[in-house]
Amino acid sequence: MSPRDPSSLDKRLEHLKAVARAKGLKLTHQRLEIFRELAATDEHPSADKIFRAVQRRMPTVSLDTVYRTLWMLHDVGLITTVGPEREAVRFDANLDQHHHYVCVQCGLVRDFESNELNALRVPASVHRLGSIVNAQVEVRGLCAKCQERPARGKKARSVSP
Amino acid sequence: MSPRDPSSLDKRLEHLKAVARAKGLKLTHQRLEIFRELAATDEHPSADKIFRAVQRRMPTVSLDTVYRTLWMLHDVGLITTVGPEREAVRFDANLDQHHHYVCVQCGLVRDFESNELNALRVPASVHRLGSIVNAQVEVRGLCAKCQERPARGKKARSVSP
DNA sequence: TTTGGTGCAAACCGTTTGCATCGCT
DNA sequence: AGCGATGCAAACGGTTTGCACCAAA
Repeated sequence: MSPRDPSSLDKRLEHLKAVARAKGLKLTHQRLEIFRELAATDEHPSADKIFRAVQRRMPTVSLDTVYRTLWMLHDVGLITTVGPEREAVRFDANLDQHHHYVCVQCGLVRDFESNELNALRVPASVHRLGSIVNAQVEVRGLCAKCQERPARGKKARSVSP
Repeated sequence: MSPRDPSSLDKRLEHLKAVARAKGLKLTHQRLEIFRELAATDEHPSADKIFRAVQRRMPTVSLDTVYRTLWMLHDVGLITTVGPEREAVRFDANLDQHHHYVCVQCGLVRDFESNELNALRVPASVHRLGSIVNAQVEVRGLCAKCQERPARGKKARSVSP
C-alpha cells in the first residue's frame, strides 16, 4: 500500500471526493492537482516542491493557493505533516534515550521513558535506507490543557507553550 | 534522570566541560548560561525562549549568539533537536499507520511499515499528559546517498532532497 | 447575486550572515 | 597582538494575509 501504488492513489482520490462531498468543499482543478501531486509520492514534499510540480501542468497556480489548500486538507483530516508542527526549532539537552509526547494544538513537548520502547527493533528494510543514529517514538495528541479550552476558531496550528 | 533533577543538570554540565576541554571550545559566560538554561528544563524550548530566559540574567546577550551557541552545541553532539530538522513543513497523504526514516543530513524522509511497531504500547504515564492521536516511530540516520559524499564543510543542516 | 476560491503583492517571523568590536590568552 | 566570540543590523527564506477579481451555485 505504498503511495506509488496506483490503486492506492485511486483510493485516496475516492476518499478525497467522499470527504469533499460530506463537508461541502469545492474540488477545484487546483485542489485536485495539489492533492494528486501529494498523494502520488512518498517523498513527503514541501509546499514549494508541490507548487513547482503542479505549476508545470497548471502555470497559473500560485504558491499561496498551494499553502491554503494543503492546510485545508490538513484541517479536514485528509493529510498530515511529518514531525511535530512547529514554528521554531526546539532543542533538547537530554541525550539519554527517551521518547516524545507532542500536543498537536499548542506544540507542547514532553519526554517520557519506556524500556519497552527503547528495545524496539526497526525492520531490516530500514537498514537498507541508510545508517541509524537513533529511533524514538513520537506520540501525538491533545494535551490536558488544550482539552479544557477547545480549539480556537482559526489556526489550530502551533504556539509556544 | 529527568532534566529537572539537579544531579542530572550537574552531570550534563560535567559533560559539557569535558567535551569543551577535549575539543578546545571556549566556555564563555554566555555559552554556559545558554547550555544551563536548556539543560535545566524538559520543555524543549525554542531559541527565542532560551534567549528571553538568559537575557534576564545577562541583559546584553543577543539572539544570534543563542542560535550560534545552540548549533555549535548541536554540532559537537551535546544537544539535539526535536523532530526532523527541516527548513520547510513536509506533508504526508498516507493516512495508514506507518513510520518514518529521516536523514539527518539531507532531510530525506521515507515511509516504512512494521506490524511490530504498529503494535507498540505507550506507557500509562503518557495517557496522563493528554489524549493520543497516534504514535509513530521516527528513525534518524544518514541515508545511503549522504554516506557516499561525506558532509559538506559548513552547515550539515537540511536541504530538500 | 452571493459565496467561496484564487492570484498578487506585501507583510511577517524565525533564522542566518557580514562586519566591526570585544575579551581572553 | 592575535583570534575566536559577540552584538548589531540587515538580509533571507518559508509562510501568511489583505484585497481585488473571478467562477460556480
